[in-house]
Amino acid sequence: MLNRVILVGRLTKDPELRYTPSGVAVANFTLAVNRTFSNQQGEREADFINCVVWRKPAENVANYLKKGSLAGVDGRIQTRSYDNNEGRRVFITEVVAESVQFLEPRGASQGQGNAYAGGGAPTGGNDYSRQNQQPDRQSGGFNDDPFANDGKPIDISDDDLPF
Amino acid sequence: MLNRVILVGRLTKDPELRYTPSGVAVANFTLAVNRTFSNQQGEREADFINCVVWRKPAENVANYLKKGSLAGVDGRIQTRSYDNNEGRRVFITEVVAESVQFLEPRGASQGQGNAYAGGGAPTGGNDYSRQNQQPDRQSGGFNDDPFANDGKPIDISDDDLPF
Amino acid sequence: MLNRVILVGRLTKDPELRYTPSGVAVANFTLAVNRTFSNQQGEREADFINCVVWRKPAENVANYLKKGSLAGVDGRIQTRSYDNNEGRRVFITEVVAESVQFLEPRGASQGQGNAYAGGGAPTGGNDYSRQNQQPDRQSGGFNDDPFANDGKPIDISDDDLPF
Amino acid sequence: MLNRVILVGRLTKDPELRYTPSGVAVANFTLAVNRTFSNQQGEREADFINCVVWRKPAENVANYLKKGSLAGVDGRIQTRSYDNNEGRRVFITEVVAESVQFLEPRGASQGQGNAYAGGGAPTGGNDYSRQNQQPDRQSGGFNDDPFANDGKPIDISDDDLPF
DNA sequence: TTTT
DNA sequence: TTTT
Repeated sequence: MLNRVILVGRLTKDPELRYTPSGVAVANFTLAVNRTFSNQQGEREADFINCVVWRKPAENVANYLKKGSLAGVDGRIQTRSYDNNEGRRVFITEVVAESVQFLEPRGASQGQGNAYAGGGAPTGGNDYSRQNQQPDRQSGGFNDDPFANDGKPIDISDDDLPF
Repeated sequence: MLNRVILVGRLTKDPELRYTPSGVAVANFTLAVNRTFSNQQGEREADFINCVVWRKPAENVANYLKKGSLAGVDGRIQTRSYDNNEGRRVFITEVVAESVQFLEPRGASQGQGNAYAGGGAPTGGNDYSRQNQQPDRQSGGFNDDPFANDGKPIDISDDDLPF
Repeated sequence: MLNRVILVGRLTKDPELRYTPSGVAVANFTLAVNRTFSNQQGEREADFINCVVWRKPAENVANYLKKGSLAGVDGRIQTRSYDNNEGRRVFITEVVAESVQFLEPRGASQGQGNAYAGGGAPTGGNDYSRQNQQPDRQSGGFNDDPFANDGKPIDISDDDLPF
Repeated sequence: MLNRVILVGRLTKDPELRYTPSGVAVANFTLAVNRTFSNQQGEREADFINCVVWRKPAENVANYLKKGSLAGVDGRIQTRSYDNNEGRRVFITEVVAESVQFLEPRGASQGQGNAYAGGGAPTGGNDYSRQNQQPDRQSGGFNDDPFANDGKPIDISDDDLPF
């Protein structure tokens, strides 16, 4: 059973980094991928694709990507469901990134490299001087959004980990 | 901006074939793609991925695939939203299949071939004797499901067509 | 830097399984992937794509696939070069399979499952009764072919291993 | 039969643009795709992958990409063979790009956009002011290389066109 | 024959 | 050197 997704697009917002109760890092972000064709009004639309990444690359994503960053994702489609606070079953389709590539060019602030789901920080002698950290990322407030983050460890059991 | 998805899995149900008011064929189906790893309970889960295919290959899909068929999809992820009957905005993430490959083996009932979004029936001398048509496919009844089909032409304007 | 290949096709011959001097399994096979379009003579041609797979999945490939088997490959393109016995530099472009999927259907002899480059035998309760082993696979004789196998451990240093 | 390749890498040289006798544009280029893992010497190697693109996107590639440009390719693997001038059969494995994406960032000289094999120039209001044309690209001289270009229309029959 |  |  093959399940492979490759995306190149731009982050719609800063990534959200959270930790499971047992301390595993998870980052969520959305990629805007411009379509290569125009609709009947002659406009180029975009797809907004939710992505998740786990562990070390989650932290790299949080450190090196921000709103507007160009990034590549190699991963797979995951579907899951949960019951929302109205007792309604919500179905989610998202991309689990196995690796994330930083495509901001040489001159840009981000540096360039790879976040690999297999673990380990980006290699290759790049100087990731962490100038892009977003220290303050809680979204706060009441929220129906399954991607929302209230600053506390999220209620994801390690059973949800895909490995 | 790259956006590419490749899937191999099995149809969870017979595909649903419909036509836009202007006569363009659309088929919807869901692929169950078994994961290649086990969860913490040692079970192999699956992802259930909604797919859409347009025009001639939609008709091929309806004719040659059915519940349980093994199929390959080459396409892209599409996101869209609509307001449901409670006035709530619903976000959809699905795969638009550009080509669908029929992977049922030689001995199986389906035949084997390719449905290409570019148009044209499967080629290659296969004898598609259409023994697998599902003539009666309306799901009927009240339904919140955006993929549901009441037998009438669906309310998709040609503006929704991605070409 | 993204590098991803997905193929579904049929083995042109039985796979060749060999071992490095330090005992790491490697299998080579060629996939015939029929094109989905016809040439100007109206014929459907095929691409013949050389694939390599390492370690446990190499052994799975050798055990469960044979000439004509339908298989899926998820991997990456690798290029390398070597000097042949005439002192000429030869450039090779091949696919390193990270996972190989066995697509022979339920009724077929092979069973069905996944060979994962990450290691581990196919899971999922399939009964791989190994009726398809090819115990005797040496190709023998003088040979210019880098994929040839004379039955002895091949002269691949572990330095060639991509991990 | 699935055959899909996605690459992101840098051009090793300026692309070579040629025309078939009947006037169809073809561009050849090589992408250096850095590997995401290190070898046993701790070095990051690269794969050098030959790509071909036809018609209008071939001209876009020639106009907007040059040595060092970051580009994405979505295409398929093609194998072919020809007899070289020593009467020896040479086998080629290369990537036929169906679309090429220009990933040089906003600030860079290239502009950004998409070259689509389906035809048509990059859309989206980008100002491609063509400041990057390479007017003088013949490689000249005697050459065994099937990618070489002597400035004359190349001897590719339209029969080689994959459509 | 290789790119940053 | 090619598979169904």
